[in-house]
Amino acid sequence: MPTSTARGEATRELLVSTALRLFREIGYEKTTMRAIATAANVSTGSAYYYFASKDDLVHELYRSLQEEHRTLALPLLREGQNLGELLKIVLNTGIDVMGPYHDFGSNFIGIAIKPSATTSPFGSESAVARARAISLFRQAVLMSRPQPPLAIRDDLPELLWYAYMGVTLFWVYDASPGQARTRRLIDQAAPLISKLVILSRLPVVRKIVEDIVQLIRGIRQ
Amino acid sequence: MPTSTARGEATRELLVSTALRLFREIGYEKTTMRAIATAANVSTGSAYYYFASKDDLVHELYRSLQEEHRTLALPLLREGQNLGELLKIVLNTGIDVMGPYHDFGSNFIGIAIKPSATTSPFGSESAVARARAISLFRQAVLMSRPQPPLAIRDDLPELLWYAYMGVTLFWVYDASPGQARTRRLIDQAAPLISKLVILSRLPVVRKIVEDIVQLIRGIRQ
DNA sequence: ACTCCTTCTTGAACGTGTTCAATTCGAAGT
DNA sequence: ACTTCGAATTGAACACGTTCAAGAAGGAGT
Repeated sequence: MPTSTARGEATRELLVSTALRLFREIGYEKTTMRAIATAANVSTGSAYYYFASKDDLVHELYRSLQEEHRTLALPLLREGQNLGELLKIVLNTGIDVMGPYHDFGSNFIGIAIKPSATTSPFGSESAVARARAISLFRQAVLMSRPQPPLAIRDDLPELLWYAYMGVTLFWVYDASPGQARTRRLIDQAAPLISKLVILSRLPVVRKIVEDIVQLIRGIRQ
Repeated sequence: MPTSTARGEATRELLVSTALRLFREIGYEKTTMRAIATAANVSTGSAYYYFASKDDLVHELYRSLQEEHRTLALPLLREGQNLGELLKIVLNTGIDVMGPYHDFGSNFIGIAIKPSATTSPFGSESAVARARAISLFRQAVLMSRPQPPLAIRDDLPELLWYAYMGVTLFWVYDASPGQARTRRLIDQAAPLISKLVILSRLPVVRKIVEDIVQLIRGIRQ
């Protein structure tokens, strides 16, 4: 399964790039394992030598998208912006990156969400990838001015990531041209979330926010 | 496709009950279409005469679970309880009903969430089923004392249903014995949600709540 | 009884994801 | 040059979801 030769590594990378291209060009279903193997000039058996399943190849797509998201978003984050603006940037770049795969969307989320696969965003096996994704939101939180209240600062990135998952879900279902409705959702929700964060300072609100934070920490095990 | 004879109706129902039993007893993957057909003493072709796909049969499971949820929850809702208590009942009965299918869970949600299928809880095609599910939460809202603020009363049921979807997602991933963690989540989250609803009356909070309600209404198209 | 006509049923066939025993490749050791 | 051995490759084979042309069942009209 792991590549230990240069030749193996080359074949592996060729398979990944071929698969991702076909996913983009002809969609998930038409991109059969045989089609990927043929397009990469290898046998289907070879594809399975490197990837345990077709889902595993989709997993490669996720990893690729996540890296692209990072490299696109990070340079746009400037210290001193308020949280709403920063959030907008991170969410919008996320949608930008996923754009070419929208038709793919249905399968996208269906595969991602299976608790079985390593692909699952919530599963324990993808903890590393999830942490990396959350760190993007941590960066946004750290750069934001004014700084979010200390009481929630540590947990906020994870919460924002959950919001991002929600936006992604919305995007998958968004059939409007160019997924314009998702863009509108982001533009409206980002400042709202920012305001909610500020609101959490209020004495009356603070108590319940602490309860919520406590609940979330408990949930994490 | 639709059954118009008594004979057809009998075959259809036999297939549904056989499929649901097999799903429960041997899980999703082992329950092949051939296995269902054989167990029901019909040919595979016959199964496809009544159900467009295996997913379609899973859809029958959802419908069955939803009805069971209703008949289990409604008699337990008593007027005058506070929203937290009522919410606990609805959420817990929901988990009760799904219990026997937890191993099934992975596929459960993966299939449900595909925007393609009529099964999808968010898709337009299952609007009727969704409305019926939401009406259970509407019932809880109507019976609760004190009554939630007028400003959000109409939209609250839908919001609570979203929360329920979140709990379900958590449940699917919950590997603790008897899904005990999900029960704990419900017991803690229900009163919190109830408190949040009360909080929405506060003058400072009210404004942002109105924005949120506005946003949600906009999202609904 | 016979003819229609719709409903329902069948089983073979197709394409798919996946597995696996067998084979080839290529570098390291001699 | 030859051998060895793990890495890499192959293509046939399997089970599954799904399709479909063909036919059987069963009732309504005559």
